[in-house]
Amino acid sequence: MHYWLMKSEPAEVSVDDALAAPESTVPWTGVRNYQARNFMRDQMRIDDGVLFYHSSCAEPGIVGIARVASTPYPDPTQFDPGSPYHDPASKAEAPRWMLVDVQVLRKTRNLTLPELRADPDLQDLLVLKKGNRLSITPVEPVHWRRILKKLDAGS
DNA sequence: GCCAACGTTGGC
DNA sequence: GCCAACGTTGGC
Repeated sequence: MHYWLMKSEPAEVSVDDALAAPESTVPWTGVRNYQARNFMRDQMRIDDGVLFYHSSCAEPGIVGIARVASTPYPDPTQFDPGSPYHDPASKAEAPRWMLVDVQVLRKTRNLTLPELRADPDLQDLLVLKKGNRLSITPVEPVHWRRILKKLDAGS
């Protein structure tokens, strides 16, 4: 069992968009970074915990609790010439980009980035590290528990 | 819109 | 394999 933080731009796929999808489940399309891909391809398991994070928006923060809902499979957008995520170098017989489905279990209040930064117990949370740009980062169990506790206490 | 940080590309 | 140039991320 692993835990993850996954960034999404709400202008693309917000937590509300995900909740409105069938089964509250969305394919995590568009990841074009090898490290992030490797997490999905090699390390994620069904039922892993996911913190749904809004980035590149007015109030970045954790906005929902989700789970990994599929095994890895090829990101269909890499083969779609009409998609901004189209990768002409990726071949169907050897797909370069893999993804998993993510199912939102519940929306939370927005546990904002400043609030996360202000918590001494979360200093080592990877998403808070300077210069971090990875869209998917592993979350330590102790951080996961701390964050869930804050969400339960503070809403 | 700015810019720091970082990943990728490509010439050599 | 080095590294400068370039592109992207993402907070502010």
